[in-house]
Amino acid sequence: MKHISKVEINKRKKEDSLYAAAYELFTTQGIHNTAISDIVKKAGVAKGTFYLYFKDKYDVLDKIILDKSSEILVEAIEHTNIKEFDSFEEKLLYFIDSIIEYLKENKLLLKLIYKNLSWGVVRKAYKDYKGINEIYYMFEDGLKDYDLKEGDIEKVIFIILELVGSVCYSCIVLGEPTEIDEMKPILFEIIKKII
Amino acid sequence: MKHISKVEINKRKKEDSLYAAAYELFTTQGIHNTAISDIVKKAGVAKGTFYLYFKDKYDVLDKIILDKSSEILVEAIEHTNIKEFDSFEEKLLYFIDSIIEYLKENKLLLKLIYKNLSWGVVRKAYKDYKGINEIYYMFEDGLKDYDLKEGDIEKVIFIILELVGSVCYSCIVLGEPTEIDEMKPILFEIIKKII
Amino acid sequence: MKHISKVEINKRKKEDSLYAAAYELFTTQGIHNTAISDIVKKAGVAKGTFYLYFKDKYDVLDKIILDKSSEILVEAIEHTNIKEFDSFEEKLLYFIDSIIEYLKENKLLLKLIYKNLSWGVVRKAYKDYKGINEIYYMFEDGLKDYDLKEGDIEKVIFIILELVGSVCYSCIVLGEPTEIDEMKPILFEIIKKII
Amino acid sequence: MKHISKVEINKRKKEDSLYAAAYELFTTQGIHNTAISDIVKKAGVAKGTFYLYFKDKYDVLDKIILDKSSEILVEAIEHTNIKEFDSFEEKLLYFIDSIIEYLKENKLLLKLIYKNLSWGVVRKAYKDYKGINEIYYMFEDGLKDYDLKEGDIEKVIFIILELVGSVCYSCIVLGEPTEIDEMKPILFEIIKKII
DNA sequence: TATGAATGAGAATTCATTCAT
DNA sequence: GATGAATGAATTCTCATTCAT
Repeated sequence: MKHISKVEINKRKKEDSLYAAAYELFTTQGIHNTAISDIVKKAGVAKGTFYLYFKDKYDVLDKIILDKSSEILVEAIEHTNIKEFDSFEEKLLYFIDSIIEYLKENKLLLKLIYKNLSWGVVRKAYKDYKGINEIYYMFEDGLKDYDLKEGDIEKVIFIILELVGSVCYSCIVLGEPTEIDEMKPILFEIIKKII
Repeated sequence: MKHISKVEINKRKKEDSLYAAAYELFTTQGIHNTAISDIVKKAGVAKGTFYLYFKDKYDVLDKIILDKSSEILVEAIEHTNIKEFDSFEEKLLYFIDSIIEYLKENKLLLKLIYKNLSWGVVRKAYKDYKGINEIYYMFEDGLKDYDLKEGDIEKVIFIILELVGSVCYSCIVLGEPTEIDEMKPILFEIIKKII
Repeated sequence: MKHISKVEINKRKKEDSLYAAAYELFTTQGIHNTAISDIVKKAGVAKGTFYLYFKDKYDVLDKIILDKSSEILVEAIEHTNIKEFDSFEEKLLYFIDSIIEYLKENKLLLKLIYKNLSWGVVRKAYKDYKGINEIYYMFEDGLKDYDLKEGDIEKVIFIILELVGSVCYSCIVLGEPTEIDEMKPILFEIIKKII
Repeated sequence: MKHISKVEINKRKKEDSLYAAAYELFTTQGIHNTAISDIVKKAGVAKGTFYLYFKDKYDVLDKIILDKSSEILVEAIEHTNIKEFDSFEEKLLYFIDSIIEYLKENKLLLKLIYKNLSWGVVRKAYKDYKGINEIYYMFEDGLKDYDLKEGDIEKVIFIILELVGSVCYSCIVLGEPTEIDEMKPILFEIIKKII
């Protein structure tokens, strides 16, 4: 068991508080209106300290986007996996609904990660991560009768998640063309047709 | 018949050159790296002149996004309407392919309008515009057998265009998860299922 | 009788509306926050027109200060002259009270003419003006028993009006050290001692 | 005993040099004609440093006005207190003459602090300051026979200092209605009558 | 006279980044 | 590692003034 020194813990605390401060400020005031000086003030550390842990504002932002994107997906799949379903269709729609509900509750986060909730990017970054792989397994199992080529499963996942993400952004953040709840039935109908 | 004075023509020229300069710089250097002083220098006008026509950088940007978004759609529908097709499916796929090919050729534009190619927003802004309405008519005619509720046609258009837009952005700009040409067959397959 | 042409009347109208607009804006938004473009917009004339009547912002301002300063004094003396008094003291205090009450009602004006309500300056500008001269006559008559040297009457008027003006500014505008109504008794007591 | 670090000393030096530069420029060129860039250039620091110590131009100005106003009064009272006088009247006139002579020598300063030499404001800001309190004691002692109400002493001081200040401004800066030396006898006569 | 588009100098302010302590 | 004072380039935006129409 690795020994983690007090210094190590302290460093981690600093980084965490910077990350948390950045997240809080980015979502509430926007990326544009958040300066590094705001972040360090909120985090309670000195300005120079920021540069010990991050390259610049966009470095933290990238970390946040990746973390939160995968968090959304992982939470939705875990949520889904504790239930039983009669069909893949049912399971998938439950999974997608979990994502939508999460984003509805976290409008500010959705605005922040904007349309960066890209399966392609998350998949690449977390290809060895259990939670993310489970999403793949769900689709693999569900689509096994379709005789899809190697790699096409990834593409289908990508397309569906792109669709969900961009519809959510438009409906939840912009309110265009309607509210998300009005869009859901049609969206689900379409997803059913896709699979 | 309205008289258009020399002054009026000159004003239009100034605004156009500012718009064109902004577009050129935004696409090649990015929005962040383009200062108002760059725009006016390129446009060959004084700094104050910019503020005679636009509120700030984002005011031009919004105009550009809206203009170009609709331009893409209008060009694709016009492109489509001069041809004959055996089925709606064939026609729709041709229309979508036109959009994709346009975006492939204009990667910088795609990056700029980001994922703002939102049917909801464009539709709202151009609801009396002939070109945009024709897209609606195409879908209305093609989907007439489905017995869709009033308003659902708009939702279907929205969903399909969101899908196409975000897939294009991810594949063409980020190259994730694959190139757009590899994605096209699956994407088309899925759209065929949707309708 | 001089013929005043329509053109002449029109010109006067323009100048008046510029003057009025400037006064309104100076008092409500402050001199600093009022640009020439604001004045012309409010006056309903073109920018260039401003320069046909005034040199710059401070040119109008100077005219306003002088006009309004003398207006205050003239109004107070006219107000006073329609009444009968038993003594010079009574008359003078009534005159001063008229000034104070006027300034209390026109706090914004007081702020604008600031401490420019200087007897020295007004006297110089309006030395042939009836209303202003009447103030002099009042003092001359009231102080005739004091055997003052030539010119000393002007000095006494000056000192008393300076005193009243600066006390009003401090009390009415700044509220320091107390409200003007609390200061009045002492101020009047002191003025009584002076004469 | 508080430790004052080298850093602390350095910071103080920077602030002082900015303050001094601002004072020099404000008095010689006027507030309007002094830009922040002029101040920092003169002070020999970077532009951003200015904002580390002051909010804006008017922030330094306010500090200067308050400082200098009290400096004038404190210097005059100290000047007065080292002497012996036979009466309060004599002492007061000496005190006032000290103020006038100071302002005569510092016409630029007088112009800057304008008519902001207000006893009300200075008193409020420095209510615990020894020098300023001594002025109060002088009056309290001198006026003890008058049986004045609590607070009335402050009002008398206020009125006399307002009078002196505004007469000085008008005579020394504007030269209206005459030079200060010609005004002095009458002014002193009036002050004698007041007390 | 009157107009108002165009000008461009110039002012204020911000903020990422460095570096001596 | 941690600090935070100092930097100064960069950017936005204003506005008095001009001048062709």
